[in-house]
Amino acid sequence: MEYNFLEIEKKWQKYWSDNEVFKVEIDPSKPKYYVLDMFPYPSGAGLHVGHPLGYIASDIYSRYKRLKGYNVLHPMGYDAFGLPAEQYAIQTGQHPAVTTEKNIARYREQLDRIGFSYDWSREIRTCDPSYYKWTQWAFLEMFAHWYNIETDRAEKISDLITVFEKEGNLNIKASCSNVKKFTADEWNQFSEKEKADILMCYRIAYLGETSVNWCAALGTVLANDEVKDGISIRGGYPVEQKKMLQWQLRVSAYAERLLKDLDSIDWTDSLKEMQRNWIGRSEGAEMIFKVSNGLQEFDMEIFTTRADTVFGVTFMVLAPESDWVDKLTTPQQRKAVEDYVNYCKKKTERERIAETRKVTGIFTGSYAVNPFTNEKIPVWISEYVLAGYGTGAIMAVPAHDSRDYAFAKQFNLPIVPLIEGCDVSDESFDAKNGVMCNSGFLNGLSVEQAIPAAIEEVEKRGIGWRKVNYRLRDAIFSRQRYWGEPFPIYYKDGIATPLGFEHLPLKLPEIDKFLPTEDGEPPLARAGNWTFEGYPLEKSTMPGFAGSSAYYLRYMDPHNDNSLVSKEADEYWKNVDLYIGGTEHATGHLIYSRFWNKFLFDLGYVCESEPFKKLVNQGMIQGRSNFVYRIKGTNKFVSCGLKDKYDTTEIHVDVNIVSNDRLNIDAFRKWMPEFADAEFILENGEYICGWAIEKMSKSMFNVVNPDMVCDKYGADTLRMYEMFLGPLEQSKPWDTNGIDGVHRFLKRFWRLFFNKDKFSVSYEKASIKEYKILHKLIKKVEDDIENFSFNTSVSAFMIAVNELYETGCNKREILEPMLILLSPFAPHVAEELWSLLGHGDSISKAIFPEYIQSYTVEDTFEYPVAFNGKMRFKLTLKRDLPKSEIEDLVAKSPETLKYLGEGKISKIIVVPNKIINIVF
RNA sequence: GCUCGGGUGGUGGAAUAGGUAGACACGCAGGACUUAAAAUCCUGUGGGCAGCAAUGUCCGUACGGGUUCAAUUCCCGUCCCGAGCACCA
Repeated sequence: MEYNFLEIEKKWQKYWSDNEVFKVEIDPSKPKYYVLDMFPYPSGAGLHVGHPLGYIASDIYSRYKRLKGYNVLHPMGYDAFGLPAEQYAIQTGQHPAVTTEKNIARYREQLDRIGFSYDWSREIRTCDPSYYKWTQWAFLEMFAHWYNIETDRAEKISDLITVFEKEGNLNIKASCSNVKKFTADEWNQFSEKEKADILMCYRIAYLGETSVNWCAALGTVLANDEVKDGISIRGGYPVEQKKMLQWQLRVSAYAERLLKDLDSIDWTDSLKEMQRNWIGRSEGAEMIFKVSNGLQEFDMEIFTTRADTVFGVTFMVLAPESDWVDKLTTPQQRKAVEDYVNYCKKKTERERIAETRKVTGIFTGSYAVNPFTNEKIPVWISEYVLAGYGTGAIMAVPAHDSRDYAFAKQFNLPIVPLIEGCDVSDESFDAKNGVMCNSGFLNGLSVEQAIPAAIEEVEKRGIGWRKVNYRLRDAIFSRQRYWGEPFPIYYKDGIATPLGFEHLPLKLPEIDKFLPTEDGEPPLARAGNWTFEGYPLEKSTMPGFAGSSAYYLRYMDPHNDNSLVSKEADEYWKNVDLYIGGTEHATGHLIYSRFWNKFLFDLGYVCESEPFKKLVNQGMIQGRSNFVYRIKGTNKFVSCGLKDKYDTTEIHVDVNIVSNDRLNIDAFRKWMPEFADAEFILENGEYICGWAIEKMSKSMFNVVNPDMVCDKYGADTLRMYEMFLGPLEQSKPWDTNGIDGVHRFLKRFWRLFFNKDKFSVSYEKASIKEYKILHKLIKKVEDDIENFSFNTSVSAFMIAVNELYETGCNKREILEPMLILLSPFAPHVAEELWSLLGHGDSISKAIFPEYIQSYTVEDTFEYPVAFNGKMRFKLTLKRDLPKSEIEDLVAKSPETLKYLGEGKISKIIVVPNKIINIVF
């Protein structure tokens, strides 16, 4: 019987869907396991073979865990709000909901063909009102809470008001925006508006003025992680800095917890490192410098990590946007300073980055006093100091900071070295080592000792304090776009007021056009009556990450209309055990999700403080492009190996008409009219194409659609081949060349169960040799799956099948467990053979240990052997050899063994993976 | 510039608490079956040298050193490639 994958796959996909085989419910009798994929944004282009890589891996793992007796939650959904659908809507007038719906249908069709074991009854879409109700709800909760630094958690705003009424904010330690101190009396006399403004400074979701990434082409602001090199990631448009009033989430309040809890989760080091960099914790001190513009004296705070270098401070620098600029500019310098500040303002983020090494700046005219040397030092302004970090002002130590050094050289400012023997004539000495000099009481100390000593002294003199700074900023949460969640906020007498829970979801209104209004308001302003009880509703919408921040919780209880997730579901499913997705979300989604989860944890809605216990990053699949070589000025094409003999032009050719780098000439002639009468110069009767690894994209003609692979080889081959391609985490090109090998394996496996055309499986007892083949395979595949080394487990199957061919084995005792083991990888084939073996139900319901127990063999064997020596010794041998053979091997083993001399080996330990430890 | 990864046949890649490097697969070459093709199966396949041959022998995991009886694996230095961060004081 032929291995008819098309028929088999269709049959079992229908069976799974008709019988809801993968539907899961809470089942306290079984251990739970939650496997999650990063849900896709359904783009118009559909899936290419790169997209399912992670999904296949997670599916194999899910199926494997089911075989191991776990109750596996493995859901899928769509991150359906977003810019591309909206941009498309602007161009075509087509409503984003319509295109999104269409794209989702296409995605679903493609996903279904690959045979995933998703519980589709739990599907969610972020653009669905019943889903975004809970996004809006979470926002309202953030609006209704503030961050108490003393208890280190989010608490109710209503409790904060109670404190304000009793004692003002004098004793409150909160993570908040700049807010003045007030007493209870003062609080009680504030107007409603004043109170609202103060509370806004404390809320975790708050409205505040901030410098934002403004993308004029997209007409919206973007978060830091949505911008790279001054260019928007979606669309690639320039981005500029602009001050705007925006909704923000106080992510910064959670910086320390986000950092610390990285230690408790099983993510790759590189990913954790990225998050650590993004959070950017740095320990140091805030210090007060006295500054004077000649008329007035001020205390100016700066942040430094190098308090030890304070004796070398020879000037101060302000960020151009700093509030100090205005206060410290003297009349004589006013014009020059204004010119400089305007010059900085005009620059886009991109220009600033491009000119990183250009040193610019201007003197304010004011001076500060170095608190340790009492020297008068000038205060400058320069764009190399950032307004958003620290206090927006620095003490400059040119001898030991390369940026200060460049600035000092440019403007001829003094450079005072502070470390013995360092040479600062060409460059600064930035390293944190050496012995201090020119530094008063710090002289003779190492840098390591000097830093804390200096901070101690600063605190003693009352001119500063220890301080930890973070690079992580609050997340800007407003987007001036249509296709996103509306804010459940209206403005009553200018006060931002939350909608009551009973009014959720606040649905997106219909509008005529998806563009901003003529006077620059967001598209929602076009809605005829975008008001609540006569008051205007917020016109921006939430960003893409809003809907994806808590979706993993919703899967646990997707149809619950009373809460995001029920207590019962949350306590059973807890958090995601395995999360698979790309690295591109390292500093976006994965930070926001962790923040969101911690917030809900503080409020008691979820029982775990981290959302994703283990995270695996799958690599990207690149395209493998093919080329043909046209001889210039002709319609004649020369095969790759001969192309150097001619003057040719390299032309991309559709990889779908090339096989193993051989061009299908007929298909090529039909591919494009201009090639209809093409002529060819062949090598050995074939046209060989050139190739290159490039990004998979339409314009390179290297996009491979999974549907095509399923048509030609079947989903099981696609699944196994994607795994066989190489390590999961590694990026690698899609190379169709090797796929025949995997397909051949499946056909060989299939034929093990057949004799000629007849299904034929023997009930004979298996031989020792055959047991060894099976158990070697089980051991290997289980270890590999646990380590996400799927490529080597595919190889292990191939080896086992080759070996079974050698023994001519068709014994049920061997083939049945093997089939179960293969089922996570190639579920359709496994189901078909399983049913041919006479099983009534799905192999997906089988529990592996039940089939394997009777065959289990000992893991460790010990063989006493004579040896004397001093070291532990290992020798690679095959597993579970008879004792005599081992001794024999030891006796006549390689040179290295002879070295051991005539001693006594007490025993040799054979551990499962072929290693022998010789102990004595 | 800084921080992580990584350099193994013609190709994708195996093998690291140090122990026969190149599993498995692709490709290639030869063979069987076939009128032929597809499919399938078998054999060979890192390089050099010697041999009719089985085989023997030397060199080989980016490069140069080191530790060790033994190094793809550990240590030091150099060169390349990839990823992330980048005026974060």
